Amino acid sequence: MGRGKIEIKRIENATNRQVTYSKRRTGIMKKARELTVLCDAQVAIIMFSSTGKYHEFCSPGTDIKTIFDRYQQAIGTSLWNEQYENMQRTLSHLKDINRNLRTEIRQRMGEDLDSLEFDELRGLEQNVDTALKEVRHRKYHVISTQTDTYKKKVKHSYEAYKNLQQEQGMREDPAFGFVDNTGVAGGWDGAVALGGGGGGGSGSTVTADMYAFRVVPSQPNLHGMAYGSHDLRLG
Amino acid sequence: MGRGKIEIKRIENATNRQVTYSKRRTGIMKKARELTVLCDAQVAIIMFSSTGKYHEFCSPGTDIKTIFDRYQQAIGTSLWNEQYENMQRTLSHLKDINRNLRTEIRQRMGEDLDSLEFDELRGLEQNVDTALKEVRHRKYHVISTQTDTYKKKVKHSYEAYKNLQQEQGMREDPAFGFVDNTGVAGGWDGAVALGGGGGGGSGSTVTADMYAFRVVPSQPNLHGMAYGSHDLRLG
DNA sequence: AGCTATTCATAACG
DNA sequence: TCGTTATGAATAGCT
Repeated sequence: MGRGKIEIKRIENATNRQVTYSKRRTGIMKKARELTVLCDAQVAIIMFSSTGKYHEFCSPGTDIKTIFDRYQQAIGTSLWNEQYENMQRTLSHLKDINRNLRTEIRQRMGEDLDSLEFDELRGLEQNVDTALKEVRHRKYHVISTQTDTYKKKVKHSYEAYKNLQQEQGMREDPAFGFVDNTGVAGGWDGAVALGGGGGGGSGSTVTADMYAFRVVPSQPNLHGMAYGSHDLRLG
Repeated sequence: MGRGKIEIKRIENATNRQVTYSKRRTGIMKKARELTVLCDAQVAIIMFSSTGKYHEFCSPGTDIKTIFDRYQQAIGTSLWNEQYENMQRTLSHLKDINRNLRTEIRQRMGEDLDSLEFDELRGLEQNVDTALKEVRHRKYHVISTQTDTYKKKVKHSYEAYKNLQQEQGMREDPAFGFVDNTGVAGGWDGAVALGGGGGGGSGSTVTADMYAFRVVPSQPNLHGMAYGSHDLRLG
């Protein structure tokens, strides 16, 4: 259809090729549009010229993404499956692990124990028992460290006070804040000794309460772990 | 181009529409093929007829996926970015949660306690202490249930034996397997009573060992939780 | 599916 | 890039 028949083979003249590309591209787009209207069809076309320029056509009332999703559904397999399925697999794997971790935590909290075999139950008991010992050990270590620290602070303060007192020529100044109680002179060790070594379970938090740490966490509690009020549900 | 000009609007006659779709579809495909060859272009076409059938064309030497990847690169944004990024987000969120769950478990096992504030440590101690009580409670419940079961079995067996013995006219048959021990007559309850209520921590598994359950789990241990030998690393 | 009268697309050229 | 036009291609209506 032109001033002469042409052979269907690559047009070597670059300009000519580009011109033909433009004209024929327009023709195809027009045909596609007509097909869409005449036959109530959906068409998506993507074209790249030899110079790298791209053109697209898509039936009105839809878009490329929709048509390609439908296409992938039609051929039964996503073209980007490889990348996607890997992720899907990882995702459900993570979810599985997550569920199991939660179950384990619940069991370590003494819940959901019905599903455990007896030997698992016994193992859990021993494990938790050991853990409790570890936690207590750590707690007493912290207490002891803090105790030492405060002991030293108090000692230093007291000694500074004593020195000042001496420099003032034995003058007493009650407003200074330190009331000389006789127990102190005998040594601070007795007053700040460790609490009884017994269990911390129900009524033996005396030592801890003596210091009553209410430390505000330095970082916002990102992991949401507040022992005693667990809320582990996934959003 | 036919026996008469036609208006470009939906063909109402379904048969006609389908025929026209076929003819024009072929025409477009041919044009696309010619464009590919003549102009050294890359073309991808996807079409859906009003009846839902799909047809595709793709320049030889490439494929739909390649052309679409190139297209997405050309327009600068992946059409499936939203879903992909959503997945990425979910994934890293799950990983975070996972890491925190593992941390919590480790802390419940008495490890990694250094990062805890003192009040968290104390909360953990109380929590684990409570959990231990729950686990022990459950353990003793199981033991008690099993004990009852075995008690009844033994009792029934013994009574059956007694009955047989009587029917045999008081004849003793040692080969039968039951040796009449005097303790039994006095009641089985004493023999299978619960073990001491003490802690199960280190040396108090006597009661459990009496029954030595080595039950093979009815389901393969999907969640991989063997208390005491945790291997929670993610692959 | 074919056929063919007709309309359309476009190659070559200005 | 654009318009013109001779000519080959596509196809609407019919069988």
